[in-house]
Amino acid sequence: MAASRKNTRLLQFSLDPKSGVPYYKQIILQIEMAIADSRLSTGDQLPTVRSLAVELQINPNTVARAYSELEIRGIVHTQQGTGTFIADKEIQLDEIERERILAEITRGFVTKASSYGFSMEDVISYLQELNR
Amino acid sequence: MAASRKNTRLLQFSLDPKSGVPYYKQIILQIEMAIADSRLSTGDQLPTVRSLAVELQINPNTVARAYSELEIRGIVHTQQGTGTFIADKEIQLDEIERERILAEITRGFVTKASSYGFSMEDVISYLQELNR
Amino acid sequence: MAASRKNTRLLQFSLDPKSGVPYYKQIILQIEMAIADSRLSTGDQLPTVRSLAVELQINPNTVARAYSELEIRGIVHTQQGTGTFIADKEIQLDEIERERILAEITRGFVTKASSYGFSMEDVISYLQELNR
Amino acid sequence: MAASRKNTRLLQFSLDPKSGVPYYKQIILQIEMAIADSRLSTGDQLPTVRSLAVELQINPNTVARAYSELEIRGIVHTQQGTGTFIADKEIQLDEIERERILAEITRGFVTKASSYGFSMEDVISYLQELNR
DNA sequence: GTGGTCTAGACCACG
DNA sequence: GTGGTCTAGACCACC
Repeated sequence: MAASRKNTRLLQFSLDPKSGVPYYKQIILQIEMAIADSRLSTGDQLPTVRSLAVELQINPNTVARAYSELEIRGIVHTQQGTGTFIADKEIQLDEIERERILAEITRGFVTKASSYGFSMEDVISYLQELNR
Repeated sequence: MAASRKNTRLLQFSLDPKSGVPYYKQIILQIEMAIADSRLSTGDQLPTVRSLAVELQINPNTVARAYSELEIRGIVHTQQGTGTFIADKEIQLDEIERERILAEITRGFVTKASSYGFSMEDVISYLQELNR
Repeated sequence: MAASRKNTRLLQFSLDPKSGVPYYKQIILQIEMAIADSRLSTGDQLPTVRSLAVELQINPNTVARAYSELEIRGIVHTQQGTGTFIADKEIQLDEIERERILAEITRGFVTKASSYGFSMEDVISYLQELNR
Repeated sequence: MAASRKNTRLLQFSLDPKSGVPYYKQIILQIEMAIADSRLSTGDQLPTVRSLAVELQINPNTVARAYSELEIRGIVHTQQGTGTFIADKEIQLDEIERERILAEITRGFVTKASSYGFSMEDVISYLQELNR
């Protein structure tokens, strides 16, 4: 069952030097995805800058840059001398507003997908596969 | 079947300034994808540099660079004073590449949706509703 | 007349090394204030990273960091090889929503001010003075 | 007159995690300001470390550090097992310092309001309306 | 020990 | 010439 497996997957970072995607963006992406699929939740602590730098064998500044961008975007919250934590999402929207926002971001996504030749069916199938 | 869908979907460009992918690469990729799934075929004319630049609100040099790189790779053919046309070179974007692109654009959508509190199920339901 | 003087004030950066406020934050602040009082508007180009670094006699990375934070926050838009520009504000809210937002940010401000012992009259006087 | 306002405004702490100012300094400053404008006077008891930590949802060590620094500066006096009390030291925050603080908290508010398209006039009108 | 700031300098990608 | 990325290393502030 997918549900029962959800929190059994550990947070595991990996960098691909050949991808052309900067390290700091790869880190951001992996954290965002972990939040999106509940491997990270509000209040969870991220690895320290230094420990993640050692683990990934990169410069601590590169990790710090990733964390800093996430902080600016309100996705994590860092407290000096303590660490970096997943921020509280303070989402208080009524249903109408929620639907309006969903419609808006979906429209952008569908347009973009179709520019690359993907149909509605393609994206729905893909999302369903992701969700398994 | 790809063949039966031919020309039923229009060529529509869209640029994402926030993706980090340079505009000229986004254009190249969208043209390649259009060729790969038969929305563009040998001999079809591309928009002129100037008109596409106006449409996308970018510098004509950027469009020119995209076309020029496509020409170097033998994918399009430019006729001075006439326009730019799809060459007869076969474009082979394998399934892995296609999926990589779909994954990338889907990621942004999913993380954005999740930042507003929408689950995977929410977005799938909404897309299915749109598609009815 | 205040109005006639508005756009006659030039953008002029200055850093105070003794303030304890990091250079990059001072730069961000000065740009934000310039936008808030219309010395900078949508589409205006900021000084280049290197030129501002020379002008302020600091490391270009420090300027880049300020610009990068502004970009993440959607306040400026940078295009590689071209420069950094004040972003379009795409504000499309109805009146009810606008008032709700104003109420919300004002409430936070008033609470904070009162924690420091400032009364409503104090902040109103101060704002009126700023606006002269 | 300051004297006539004494005790008519309550002591209310608030912390801004995004200000960049460490919590312990925000607490110190708010206490100093409260003494300076007579919301706190010689002999008044401060909240206990533990209760203030709970109220502000921060680590008790952070509150303790603020109180400890105030004690070193002779502004408060701690009696083991009893509590922390305002000492008889005069606090002199000159007008320039007061204005600096007001300027700082106002800045954040003004730039935030402006990012939503509100002008200085808008926010002043709104505050005046609130104050009626 | 934690994150924050800044510098110096190198190399790359974009227009 | 423009900004983007990354490194190495130093010093500081916070808890």
